[in-house]
Amino acid sequence: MTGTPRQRARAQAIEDIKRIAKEQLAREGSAALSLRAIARELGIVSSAVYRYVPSRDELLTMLIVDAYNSLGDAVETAEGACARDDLRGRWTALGTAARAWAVERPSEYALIYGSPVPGYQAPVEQTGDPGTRVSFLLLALLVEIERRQPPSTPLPGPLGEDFAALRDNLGLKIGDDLLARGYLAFTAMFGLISFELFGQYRDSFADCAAHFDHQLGRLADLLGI
Amino acid sequence: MTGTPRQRARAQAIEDIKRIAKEQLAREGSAALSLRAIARELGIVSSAVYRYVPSRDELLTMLIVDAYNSLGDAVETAEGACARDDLRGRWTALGTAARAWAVERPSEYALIYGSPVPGYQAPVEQTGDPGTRVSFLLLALLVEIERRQPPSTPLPGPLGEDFAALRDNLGLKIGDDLLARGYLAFTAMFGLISFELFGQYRDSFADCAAHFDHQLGRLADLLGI
DNA sequence: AACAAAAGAGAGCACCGCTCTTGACGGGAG
DNA sequence: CTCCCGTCAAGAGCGGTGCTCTCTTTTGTT
Repeated sequence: MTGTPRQRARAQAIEDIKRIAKEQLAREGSAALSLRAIARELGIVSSAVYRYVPSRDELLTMLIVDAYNSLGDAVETAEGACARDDLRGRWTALGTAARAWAVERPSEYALIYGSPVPGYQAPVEQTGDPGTRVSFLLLALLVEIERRQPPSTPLPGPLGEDFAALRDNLGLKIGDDLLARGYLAFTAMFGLISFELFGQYRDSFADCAAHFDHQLGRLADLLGI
Repeated sequence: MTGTPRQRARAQAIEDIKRIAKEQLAREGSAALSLRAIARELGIVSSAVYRYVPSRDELLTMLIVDAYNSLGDAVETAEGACARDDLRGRWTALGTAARAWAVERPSEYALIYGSPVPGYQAPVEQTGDPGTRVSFLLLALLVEIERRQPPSTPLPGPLGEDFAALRDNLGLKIGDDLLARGYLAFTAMFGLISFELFGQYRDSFADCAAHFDHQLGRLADLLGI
């Protein structure tokens, strides 16, 4: 579409590589991600792949950024479709969309919310922005909650200082207590998803979606919405 | 101590291999765990390691079982030191011990509560028993809570059936509502630990232990203790 | 002391990430 | 229209991996 034929071909090649990489990821897992295997499947010699991807780690970073953006898209779309004043609906939509996305692509979910790929930390300067989209959505929700709830009393001690620093860092008006509840709800939500996907209790529930929805309701209660 | 010298030497060799493997795990991560590197560090040729360890995957399974048992020991000890009727204290001790264990050995924690090591699922028949020690502790706690709280009303619909089946499976008298709250608390607890260790918000809190303790209190409230 | 089991050594296979050099191709400049 | 240079693919090769096989040495036991 855009750029010279050369640039388009190049972009297409990179897309192909990432597509095959994701298939391989889903089949074999992130440690088995192999540039040589990608090259084979692409009908190309392995060294040629390095024309498009600097290294295996860089490819993983690309996939992580893609995953963050894909999750961000899914969650933002679902949350954005809710009435702005339906706070509980927004929370539920956010969680349901995140779980649905994760269930659909467990390998990509593992890439971003599993334990880090060993020996490699995704550079923050690369993942930074896409990596915060979901949490920003929650923070916006918390701001709205704060406006409708009686102001919470600040927490005393070093924990209060931590929350104050966090609030300054974010530049958002969210009380200590609500911020703590939001963090817990957020963490619990991704904990629930991770346990469903990776935990030892995988087959405990016939209807995982219903269970997740149920727990999402409990967390909404915790948030007071 | 026990057995013939041969058996003792053999057990010692296996211990050495596992010790070095854990060090390597802590330094490089699970994907970089290399039998050849272990052999080098042990001053032994790589093929000799296979006298003691069937394969790299089997070694990983051993480490997973060890990690489960180590965590189980730590948590059982801490929880066992509490007065039996101090339910909140038992919950707090359980969580605090689990977090402390995880913070001390993040790589081993990642082994059991991170996303599964790619391309390999630890066989349940091996990990089965040690893998359930912490959850059994929580279940025992839930049974005690159930005895002191008014019986909870069963949940309707398919979710109720799931909980009923779960209750039958466990053979424990725990009401639907409490079981759901227990699952959420358990999941949230490990979610908190995972986020502290692997999450994007690693440096958000100066005093992570205080924050964790605070959230543990919220979860105790959720459990009604 | 003799023997057999256990342990170690070494070579080798197939795979991996990554680098370097060598040709082939093709679009833009003269 | 030709030539040139950037892009691409290919191939060889380095050091690493898990794992297997065979052969030799060690060592506990009888």
